[in-house]
Amino acid sequence: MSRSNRERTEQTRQALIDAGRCIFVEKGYAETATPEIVAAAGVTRGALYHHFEDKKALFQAVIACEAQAVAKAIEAASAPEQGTRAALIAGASAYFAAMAQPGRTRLLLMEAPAVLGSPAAAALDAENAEASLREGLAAFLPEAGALLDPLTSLLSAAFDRAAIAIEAGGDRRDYERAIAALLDGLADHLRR
Amino acid sequence: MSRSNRERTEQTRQALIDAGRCIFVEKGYAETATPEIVAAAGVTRGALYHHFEDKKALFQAVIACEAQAVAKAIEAASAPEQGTRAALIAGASAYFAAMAQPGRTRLLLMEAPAVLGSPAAAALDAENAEASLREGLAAFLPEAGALLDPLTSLLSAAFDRAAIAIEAGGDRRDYERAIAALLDGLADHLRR
DNA sequence: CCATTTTACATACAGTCTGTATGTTTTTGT
DNA sequence: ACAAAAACATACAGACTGTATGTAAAATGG
Repeated sequence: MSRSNRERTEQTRQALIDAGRCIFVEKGYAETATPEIVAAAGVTRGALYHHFEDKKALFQAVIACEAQAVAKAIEAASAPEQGTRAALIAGASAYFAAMAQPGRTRLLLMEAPAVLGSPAAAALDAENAEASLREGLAAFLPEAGALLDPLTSLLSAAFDRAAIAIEAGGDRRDYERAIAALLDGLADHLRR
Repeated sequence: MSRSNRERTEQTRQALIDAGRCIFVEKGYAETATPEIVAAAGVTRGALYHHFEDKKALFQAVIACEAQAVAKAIEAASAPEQGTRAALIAGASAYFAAMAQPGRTRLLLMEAPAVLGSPAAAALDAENAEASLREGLAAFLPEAGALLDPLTSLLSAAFDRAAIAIEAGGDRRDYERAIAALLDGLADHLRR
């Protein structure tokens, strides 16, 4: 049973990312040791340092995977398009559903900003969830003008906090109602 | 020149907290090594492990200091009290001013949630900034009802993101306007 | 299809870090 | 002044990180 180099690399990288994800979620970046990761992945540290520059690079790969998965889940859920408000509410719901994957809030919203820096983590997020939020807001609040960018940023943070609260046991509908109140309030307010 | 034990302990603890704060801000928790901290503090590792259980306990002390400083700054700024809306806006402004202290956003909003866990970091925040936000909101939005808690949480997250954006170079007034729009929108909306 | 190079790892190693155990000095209580 | 305790400093064991080096399998070229 011989594997091509492409296959070997792909499988090893994925095994390291999967194992890394698991242990990073469990113990956090700072307390995670590479020997434990490679043991879980069934390889040696040699393989890790062959495929990734260092521990942080592996973490970055894990985060990139997670962010991509969230983006894909949201994109897949944005089908109907009945109106600008409904689109925003549906997007929020899809975001919460995507972030309900165990460990995802810890990885994307707590560990990543600390390890990669807020700019880098925000950049990953911006390319994904935040971009579609901005589009939705622009359609829903054409009067926003210069406030669009700050509002996008602040609401994105509110979404993130809601996702954390929901994973911590908060009622999802409570937070969806609060988000709706913020959005509807903005619409009421900016229309005058 | 002999110091009392009380003085010795206080000075050493403070030196460790100050040096730790400096290096945690510079390199983040995971990349910070205790030898560097004690060198900056002018003591040995023995002193560190005499006063703190481990590296994380020192970090926790640093965070507690920062959170307390923020709480004190906000409390000191809430003097006038002209109205519920003005009080909220003034609170926001005071929060941004307090968080403008270099490194504070990184420590309180990025490192702490990762190292201490979101619950613990949120608890520290809840006792301080978030509690006064809830009070302000309750007075400003008496119609909020069951939405008060989720809204407090989401708006607190928005404040945090704004503080990060401001330290990253964003215009403070842009974010204050966006916050005001969110608050005024809520008031408009809930009043129907 | 064989020789050579390159890739994908595994092993070995040097330096550093963490936490602990133990030793020493200074303060405190009597 | 003496015993006890506190505040450190020093020494050490184990573990971890990143690198250097070695090896086997796959790609490459003639």
